Amino acid sequence: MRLKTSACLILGMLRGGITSGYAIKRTVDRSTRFFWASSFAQIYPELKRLEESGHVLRREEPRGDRPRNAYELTEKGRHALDTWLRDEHQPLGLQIRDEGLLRLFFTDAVGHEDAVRLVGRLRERSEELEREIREEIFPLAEQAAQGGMIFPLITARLGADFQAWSAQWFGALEEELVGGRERRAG
Amino acid sequence: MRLKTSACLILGMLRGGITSGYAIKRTVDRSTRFFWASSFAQIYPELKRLEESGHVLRREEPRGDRPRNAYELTEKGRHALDTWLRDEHQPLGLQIRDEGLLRLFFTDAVGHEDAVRLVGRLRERSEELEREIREEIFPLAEQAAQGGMIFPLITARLGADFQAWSAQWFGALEEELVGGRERRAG
DNA sequence: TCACCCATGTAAGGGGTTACATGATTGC
DNA sequence: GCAATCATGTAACCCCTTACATGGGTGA
Repeated sequence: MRLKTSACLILGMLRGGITSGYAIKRTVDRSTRFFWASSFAQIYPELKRLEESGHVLRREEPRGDRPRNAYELTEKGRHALDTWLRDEHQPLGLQIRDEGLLRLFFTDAVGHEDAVRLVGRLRERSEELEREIREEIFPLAEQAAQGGMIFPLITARLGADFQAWSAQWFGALEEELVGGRERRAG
Repeated sequence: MRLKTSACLILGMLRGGITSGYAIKRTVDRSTRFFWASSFAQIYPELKRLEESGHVLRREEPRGDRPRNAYELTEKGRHALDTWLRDEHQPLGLQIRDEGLLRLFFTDAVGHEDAVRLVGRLRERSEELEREIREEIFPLAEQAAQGGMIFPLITARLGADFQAWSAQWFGALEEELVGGRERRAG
């Protein structure tokens, strides 16, 4: 039975040397969250399940009086991760839900100015996302790259480049919409 | 109380002159599905809820012996759609879950050849998605554009352009990865 | 001492998917 | 006659999010 992707995320993080549920969450927020986010309410129960199924091993490693669970991959867990990473036939599942684009889709129903404003907001959203990726995601990825792990930085670059491209695309559309109006008016 | 986005999708489709649940599903599959998909199990119950809340009006319009519900917006429904489309402060919610990128993120853990193959598959996925958008989404959008509704075509173009951009990006990465290996080997 | 971070978890609910169930109509 | 399309719905389940609940450690 295949592990779900959110479980594979945890295995991958454990393989990278992150040991606690808390640290996994923090790392996800600083790395994969733009294409795969997670939450404590997912991570803690999933770690428990992965322990029961023998994919991870738990040790208690309290810090002072503060209890703490340190997890590591078992052979089975390493194998499951490897299988997931290598499998050539498993679909590369992609889901997008973009309320902004849905609004843009229906934007003929509102006035020209509302349309231009929406496109402006979409451009700003892309600019903001690019900034967030550069500020919040790049530092950790660059650190990893110095240790020879290059793919976190590659995915971060893809995210930032995409948002930059997207911002330009919306910017061009804005100009086109405004220009069209001016031509019609003038 | 705000309507959820999936309800607004239905209102928007009704406004566009699509009247039945079945036709909404078919239209979504040929228009918004790349950034907002839906299913019968969402649409039919939601139409019922929207009828109860007074956003839509249902008439029975059987086709021969085949029963059929035709819906239309009420004033309340039109107003709710308008509010959703215009609201300047409502966030333009964006959710992405991309298993392919997550695998790429962890790809340092597998061999160089596996990494190159994965990037190749990601490029192919983008090429395939671009083709799907051009073949399955453009026709309806172009038809709408001839009737003066330009934004369906604009969003379709954005989707296709993005996939083309993405395919190029992965193509460049592929070459870089292969080139790096060759330089190290030769 | 106070704020912020570390650390682990549960409960309730929302939103969505897949599969199932049924049957008429249309065009080849 | 058969396949594709039109047409409506339900049941079960999965996954995830938000909010709640608790408390220790660390540095200004």
